[in-house]
Parts: sequence; C-alpha cells; structure tokens
Amino acid sequence: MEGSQLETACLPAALYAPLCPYTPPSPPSFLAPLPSLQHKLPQLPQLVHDHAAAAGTNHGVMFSSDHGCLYPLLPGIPFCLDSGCGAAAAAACDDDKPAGFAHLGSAEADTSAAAARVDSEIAAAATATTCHGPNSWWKGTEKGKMKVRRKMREPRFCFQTRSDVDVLDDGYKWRKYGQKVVKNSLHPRSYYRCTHNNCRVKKRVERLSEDCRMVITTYEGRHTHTPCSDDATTGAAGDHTASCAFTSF
DNA sequence: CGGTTTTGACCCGCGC
DNA sequence: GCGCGGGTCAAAACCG
Repeated sequence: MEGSQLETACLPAALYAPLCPYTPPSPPSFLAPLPSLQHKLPQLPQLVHDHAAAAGTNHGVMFSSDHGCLYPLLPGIPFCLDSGCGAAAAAACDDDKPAGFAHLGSAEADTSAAAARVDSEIAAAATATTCHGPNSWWKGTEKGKMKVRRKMREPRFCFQTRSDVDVLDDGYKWRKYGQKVVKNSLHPRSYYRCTHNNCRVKKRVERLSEDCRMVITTYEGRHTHTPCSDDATTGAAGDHTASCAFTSF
C-alpha cells in the first residue's frame, strides 16, 4: 500500500470550517470566487453544514488523494498542489481527528477506521472507492483488447451533499457511461466521465439508501483542462466567468 | 444528425 | 478454483 498517510484537501475555509477545526493561516487565493461557486453549487457549503448540524455529526465531507497532491472539495476548483498546505491541513485534521474526515484511496484498514468515525453509508462509499485495493485502476488499451490495471491509482476524493439532483454543475461536462446497482444500497450508482478530449477524470454519483436526498459524489483523476476551456460546459455567461476564476491559481 | 443516456454483457479483483 | 460484486464497454434508444 503506497502512501497511506492521511491527506486532506486544500479547501476553502468556508467549506471545511464546519467540519474541521483547522483554519489556514492565510486563505488561499481561490477563496475569492466562492460566491460565484455557490451560485454554481448552491447547495454544497451550506448543506454540508446543515446536514452536519442537523444530524449531530460532521460526516458531511470526505476527500483526499493518494499521490501527495491535494485535491479540493469542489470539483470546479483546480487542484492545489501546495504540499505545505496539505501538510498543514493533514496535520490538523489527522491529529485532531475531527469527525467527518475520511480519506479515500487508502488502505482498507484506513477506510475501516474511517468507517468507525462516520456513518455506515459514508463509510460504505469510502470502502467502495477502495474496494479494489491499492494501486488499482483501469486503463483502456487498444479497442477490442483486454484491459489492464494501472499500477498507480488515480487520486480521488468525494463529498456528500443534499440535493435533489444527482449531478451538480461543477463547471465540467460529464457523460454518463454506466449505472450499477450496488450492494446494500437502494439506489443505483452512476458513472460519469469527463467529455473533454484526453481528460480521464471520472466521477461516481450515488445516493444514500437511508436518505435519498443525500448524494455522494466521488471524483477520480485530474482534469487536464480548465472548466472554462470546455465551452460546452458553461451555460450562463456569469458561470463562465466563475469557472475561469477557479483556474486562476 | 450528433451527442447523450440506458442497459445488459463482460471483465477483473478479491474473499472464501 | 469459484462466486460475488464493482467497474467498464458498447449497441440501441432517446433527445434536442
């Protein structure tokens, strides 16, 4: 198992504050676009907070990575590669072990530990993301040939939101390529792939069986492009501006 | 008509 | 070795 140390996402404080006591010394530059982001993802920050408060738990968010890079909670935000930020966040969140922080893509033992900290559904989702064990990922080969497992697993993170829609508008364009009924879940899991050329980012969307309004979205991989470069993804002009703003750091 | 969604089949890893 | 379950493929259907 490579790199099983806890890594957490470098998040806008407004998002992770309800979930983690850690506060960055200096807010990252991408905090500025947050209002616009909330326009695109109206439910996310407050709903995570609301859910945590209402449920008396903090299990709203999960995120992490495998490769020493940090990945934001919000998919529309490009990945933060500042390891220092990650180290700080990891230290705060790991040492203090605030409820609600689980990381994906780690050893099953880690996931099991996380499972003890979050509710069973979230833990199941986390486990699902690691069910193939370490270093496993799919890689398509030539058409018609056998697939091979990639040795290195793509970075991934997930978050939970309360929403009536499965797919949040995160600035990227996704195409659904599969749907699967998963065990111990009343709702099917949907599989999406970024439609941008050569972008292999995927995401899974599923709903909690015990609360169909709660949506767990899991992202895998890194976008090789910016949201605003994908012209088809931007509906309103304002959103386009917001998406571009996310790419500025 | 092109892009997207649906859906059954298939493949593979993992646990037993 | 076998069965189970998750993830992906790809053809058909659907939609704007």
